[in-house]
Amino acid sequence: MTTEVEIKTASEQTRKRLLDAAREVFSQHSFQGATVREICRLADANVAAVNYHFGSKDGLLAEALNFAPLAALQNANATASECPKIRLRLFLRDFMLMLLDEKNPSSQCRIMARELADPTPALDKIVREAIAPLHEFLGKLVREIVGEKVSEAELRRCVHSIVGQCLFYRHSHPVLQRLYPKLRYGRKEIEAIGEHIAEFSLAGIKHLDKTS
Amino acid sequence: MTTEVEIKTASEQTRKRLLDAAREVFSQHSFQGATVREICRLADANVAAVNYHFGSKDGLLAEALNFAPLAALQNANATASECPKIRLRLFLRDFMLMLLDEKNPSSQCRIMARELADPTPALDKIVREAIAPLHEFLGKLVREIVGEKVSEAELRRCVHSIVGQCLFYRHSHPVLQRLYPKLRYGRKEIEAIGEHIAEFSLAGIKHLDKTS
DNA sequence: TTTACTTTCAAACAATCGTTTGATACAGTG
DNA sequence: CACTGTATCAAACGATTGTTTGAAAGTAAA
Repeated sequence: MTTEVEIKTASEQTRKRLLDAAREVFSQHSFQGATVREICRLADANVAAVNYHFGSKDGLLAEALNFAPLAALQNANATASECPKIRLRLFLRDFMLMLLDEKNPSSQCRIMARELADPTPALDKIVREAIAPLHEFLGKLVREIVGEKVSEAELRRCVHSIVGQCLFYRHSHPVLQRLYPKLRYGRKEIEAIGEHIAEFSLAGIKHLDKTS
Repeated sequence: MTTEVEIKTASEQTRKRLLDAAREVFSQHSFQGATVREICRLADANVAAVNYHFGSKDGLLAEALNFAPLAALQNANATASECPKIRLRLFLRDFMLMLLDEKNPSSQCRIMARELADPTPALDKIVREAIAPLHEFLGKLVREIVGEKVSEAELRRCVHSIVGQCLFYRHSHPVLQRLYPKLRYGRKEIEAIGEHIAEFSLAGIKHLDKTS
């Protein structure tokens, strides 16, 4: 391993700066609201750099997406030796930290949450590579908890209930800040939210046994 | 009551056509994605009509918002004589019908759901006149179910869990359609979703008794 | 240094946006 | 009829958008 990886060419540095800036801007504005000029200003690059390196604004967004952290989270959780209930608890804590922690540079989830509401050409890639695996992962986890007797449709609705609760906090952040002006998301608050969603959902999942 | 109300002047008809078109377009595109020209084309009006009648694109959106149906839903529910659990069930059914039924012309909720993700100058009005009352309404309802022993913070998180589940289906509709291409929202499916959210949430709420 | 290639840059491009303008048609009143 | 204020219209405005251009600067091997 030489220093190739660390000392990048000027071109590679520009690419990286553009990607970082794109993640920042795309996570704060809608796709139509984010402008190439703002991204380039933030990246200290020329306006033409986006089209030179990524072909178009669409291409930049597509390359800015990085689902590795989310996949790593699922992978680590699936291979853990805990019982499914605890694994759900742990996953929801980590997932909410990823979604809400402002220190965490993973603005990926913020972009994804935004795409959920305002589809762009990148949504197909997002669904295929991130959301579908996430739903599948949660489906398996819930299935482990609930057993085989509940229908596939009910299982899906449980997954939707869990994901819906998680996304709400990221999605409705501007609203929650207006409802509760003092609101701040520190690590403790986020963990409390994750814990609440886990408890709330486990109760909802367990309830399926009695009704079906 | 004369025919004044029914036979409107040409100006009033134009206003109405613009408002209807605006609701249609704003519910399908983000504020930045929706164009005044498309709204006017749909309303069979001149491009200048928007600024003549409503001052600006912002003003048109503000006037296009109508929270009466949502308020009526809450009002009817609050004055019903059923027990709180059943009232929650009924409200969630009606709320989901309002959110998802494509026959229902109440695109208001779709606009609101969109504003949650992509704030515009109209968001303050929406939060003040629609979302805050909704959260307060649900807060009271959940409080009736759960009693006085749970903290205000826990109660809020329950409301968030409920609202999050509901909005997920409206919000993530483009994603769900990609995940399940056969997906269609008929009246029966919507009612099943509302029923699920009610059961899931009631179990989550009840669970608070045991942990606190 | 010369050569060949890559990357940056200021400037301009065509398209589209929300908004404004001034003329025109129309309504109701005297 | 003339007069007055309202409503509509085609056209244009200025600003901003994503993208392109062609020259200049930088880089690396011969």
